[in-house]
Amino acid sequence: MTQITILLVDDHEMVRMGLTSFLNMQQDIIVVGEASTGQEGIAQTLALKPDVVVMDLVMPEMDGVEATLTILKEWPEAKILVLTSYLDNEKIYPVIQAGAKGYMLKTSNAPEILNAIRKVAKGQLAIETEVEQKMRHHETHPALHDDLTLREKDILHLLAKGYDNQTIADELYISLKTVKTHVSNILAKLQVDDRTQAVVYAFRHHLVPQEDD
Amino acid sequence: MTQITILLVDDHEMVRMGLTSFLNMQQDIIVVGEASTGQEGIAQTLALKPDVVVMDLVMPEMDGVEATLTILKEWPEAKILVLTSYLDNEKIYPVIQAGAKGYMLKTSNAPEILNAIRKVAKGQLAIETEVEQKMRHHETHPALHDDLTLREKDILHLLAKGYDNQTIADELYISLKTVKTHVSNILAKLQVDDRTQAVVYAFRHHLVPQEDD
DNA sequence: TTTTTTATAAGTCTCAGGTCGGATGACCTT
DNA sequence: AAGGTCATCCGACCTGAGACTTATAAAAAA
Repeated sequence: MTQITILLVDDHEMVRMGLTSFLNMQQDIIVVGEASTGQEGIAQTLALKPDVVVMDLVMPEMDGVEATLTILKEWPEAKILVLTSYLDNEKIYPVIQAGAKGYMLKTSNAPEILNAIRKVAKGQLAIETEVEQKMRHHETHPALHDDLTLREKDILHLLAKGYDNQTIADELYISLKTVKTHVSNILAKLQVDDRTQAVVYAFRHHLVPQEDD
Repeated sequence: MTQITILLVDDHEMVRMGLTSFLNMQQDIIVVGEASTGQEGIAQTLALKPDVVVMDLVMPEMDGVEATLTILKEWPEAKILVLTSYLDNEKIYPVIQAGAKGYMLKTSNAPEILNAIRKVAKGQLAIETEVEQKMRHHETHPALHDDLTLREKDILHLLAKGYDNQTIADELYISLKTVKTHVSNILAKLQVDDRTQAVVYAFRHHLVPQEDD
């Protein structure tokens, strides 16, 4: 019986080590590689061609979303199982639409994760119940920030850097008036009263990285 | 030879499962219990009296800092090894001062973590190099927010909820003028220009939870 | 082709946010 | 007793933020 070969991509050495120990205890699964960044993950995937890539999303340097997109462009047959602790539509949709075969949470228990790996290895989908619910809920109750335009998202990012309107105007080479218009539209769409609340909204919904960039 | 008994406290089932598999592979270590919240962690610690409690910090319901404080109050001999991904002085100092015996990062590698567990079990301290550096750096270069007064921290928390000055005044039963004074002092201490930047500062430095509370 | 959306811009108006200077009582520390 | 910090409060002041309205050109959708 051939084993399912796995590549782990996670920036926490401890998680990789723990998961490796656990997975290698299963007779039908073997971890053949580990990577700690998105870059490495891409390289290792293309080099090792594992049956399943278990991918974390939030990592320094290059995040899992981007890595997933790149891998699937280079090698469309890749079977990627996202394993993360984020239950945000902004994380879920991009990787699912990019073609990830599974999306599990780090709060899932052992049998669930094993089951997911085995399903993905067979080419089936494996989406955590909670994640599915979130997606279903999202169909009927889209998030407030969903209908922000691209430009508005740009400006929200700059708001979340603490920029004032004039600085934003200078940054984007547009007039102060235009910035004000955009900001007003953002506040209306997010149903908040001022830019500070908009920034809080952005942080809470992980629309912006809490680290510097 | 008696084994080192371990209690794991972490809200990620996956992390507990992985660590358990890994630790139980060591002949001198055995995981005798797991908990997924601070509450459970306290109860299990007092019930099992393990040699070492391996504790995550950021968890829903009750966080690891509070759990650590409670455990050490109830059972001062407890040997607690913090294992988290946060490298913030706001996380480090409270638990160290409370009497945690170790502080390791989830990015640490396997031998380091094993070594830390064994050291803590013997009653020694085990602080990750990076964490030590951060603490040393902090002695010479204290953070801007270190000299916020208690009241100013209160107000920063409310700022980070998106409250305007009047709402803060109502919340704290003080006058609008007083709030303005406090906010001005906060801005000066954090060296920022306005409340929005103060909120960004607070989020980036993990002074406030990104989740609702 | 017509309508809607998006990005751009301007004008006006009001108010919350923030600065500055000053003041008080409580509490610590020296 | 004296000096420092802290939390509280006041008034005057100025400016940036945001609401509301209107407008235009391009692009996308109907």
